[in-house]
Order: sequence, then structure tokens, then C-alpha cells
Amino acid sequence: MPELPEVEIVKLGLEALLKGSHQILKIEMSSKKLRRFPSLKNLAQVKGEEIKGLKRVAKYILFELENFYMISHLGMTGSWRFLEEKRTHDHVRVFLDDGRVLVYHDPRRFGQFDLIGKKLFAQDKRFLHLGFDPVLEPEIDLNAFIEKMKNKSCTIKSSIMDQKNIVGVGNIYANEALFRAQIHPKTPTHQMKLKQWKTLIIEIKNVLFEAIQAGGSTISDFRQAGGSQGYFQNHFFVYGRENQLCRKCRSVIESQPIVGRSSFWCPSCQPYSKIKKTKARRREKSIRKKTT
DNA sequence: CTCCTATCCTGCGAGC
DNA sequence: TGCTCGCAGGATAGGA
Repeated sequence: MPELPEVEIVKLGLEALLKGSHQILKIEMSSKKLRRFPSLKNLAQVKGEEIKGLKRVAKYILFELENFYMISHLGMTGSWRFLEEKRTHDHVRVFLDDGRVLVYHDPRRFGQFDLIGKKLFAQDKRFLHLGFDPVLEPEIDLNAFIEKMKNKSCTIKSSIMDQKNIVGVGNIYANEALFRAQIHPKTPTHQMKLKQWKTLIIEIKNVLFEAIQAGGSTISDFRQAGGSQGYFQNHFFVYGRENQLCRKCRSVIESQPIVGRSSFWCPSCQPYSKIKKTKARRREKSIRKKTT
């Protein structure tokens, strides 16, 4: 479950391991399909190109080559390692001119590996409608942002996980940021007050920065580019803590899926009672009636 | 246009 | 012990 901090950590690790100039001799793909994979033509054309540098765009890692971008998205279980031996679920092998082989491993294959010509990059749908990056561009026009969000009926949790609004926040950090900002995850987006938005954006930045400092969060699969673990999972206030005591007020942490994703909150730090009856809540009630 | 749901995929752990 | 089943979730296609 790599989110912005984990992707940033992987990118920094790769950057360190790829210091100096490196040429790509060839790229081998496994026969199993990833969410995205390059055309045979691009795979052939990329031979001999040099890796000039790495960038993170949202949850994507971009290897800047001479004429291409090599695009990596870790999906749920993706990881990069320098390895010789073949393992199951190794899907991409990038052979470098110094003899090393950079291997992309991804059991669940939710990830992407792609090659795209630099000229086509600007119009690629994956990168066209991205929201602001809380780490790379921490200063935003708050009024314009709130204006964009004010008519949204969906929950605040899905709004901050929507890459069109803010990039890099996934399920874990959405839960954690909402706890820190003392906002219930089911709050309808249009009900958010100016002060709540200010606090929430600050807490999103805080939690992402702190997670990067801790080397990311290692939940089952995540590994840094060198294979080591992150430690931020030890600092979760709510994620995965259903029925445990709130670290701030000792109330019992609640959990329930919200738009299909597991969600956790403290009922007294993030009270639901403040929320007025809304379309969203009425709809939820009618769904409950149907299922009982 | 916006909103919302289903889908992809494998490993793991709970329950019997 | 060994089996089945449900869940984990980022992005996206397609339906309402």
C-alpha cells in the first residue's frame, strides 16, 4: 500500500543506488500483465538510453531517460530491488551497463511499468488532472482549492484520497490525517469549514512528512528500494486499531468501510454528532434498511 | 459534467 | 491439519 511517503522513500533509495551515469542495455518483461506495460516498439527503442534522473509525480516514479520517461507505479505490492536470482512475481528486469539488474517485483500486479516518449508525456491522461502535491508544493491557493471543493457531496475521506484534488494520500494517511485534524471521515465535503480545511491540509502535510522521516510505513509488503523496512506504522493513531484505545482520549476506536475502504476513527476526538442530516446520511440509512 | 460502483490481482488469516 | 472464504486497496472504465 505505497502512498506518497513510501513512493518518495523508494524514489530516494533508487536515486542513491543509481548515482552516476547508467545506460539501459535491455529491458525484459514477464509474460504476466501489469496494469500498464510498454509497447514492444518502445521496449526496443529504449535500448542504449541513459538514466538521467528520477522524479516523483503523485504516486508515480519517473525515470528520466534521453527520449523517454520510464514510468513506475507500485500499485499495492510493487517493489524495486537489484537482484540476480529470479523470483516468482518478478515482472520487469532492467539490465544496466554496470552489470546490475534492476528488478520490479509485484505479486498482485496492481502496479504499472511503462515507457512513454517525452513528447507524449504532457498529454498523458495519468498526469493531466492531478491535484496539488502536499510535499513538493506545500504552498497552495487555499481559497481556490476550497472553491473547487465546496459543492462536492462525497465524504471528506474520499475527497482527500482523490488524486484530482490532492495527490499522494491513500487510505492509511487519509485515516491518520483526519484523526489529527479531528474530522470525522464521513463528513460531507461541502460541510467543511474554512478552519477545518486549514487544519486538515496542515495535518496532511505533517503526517506525510513524519512518515517520510520514519522511512515510510511497512504493512506486510512495503520495502524500501534496498529492501529495508519503514517504521511509521508504529505511529498510527487509528489505522488498523479497531477496538483499541485512542492514544489521546482512551475511547474505543471505531471502524467501518467508507466507500469500500476500511476506515478508522475515534468517536470522541472525531465526533459524528456534529454532522447534520444530509443526503449522504439519508442514503446510508436507506442502504441499511435494505440490508437488514 | 459529476458521482458512484465494480473490477483487477494474490497472499494471508480467520473460521470450521 | 487442510480447506474455503473474505479482505486488503490504487486507479480506472463505464453506468447512472
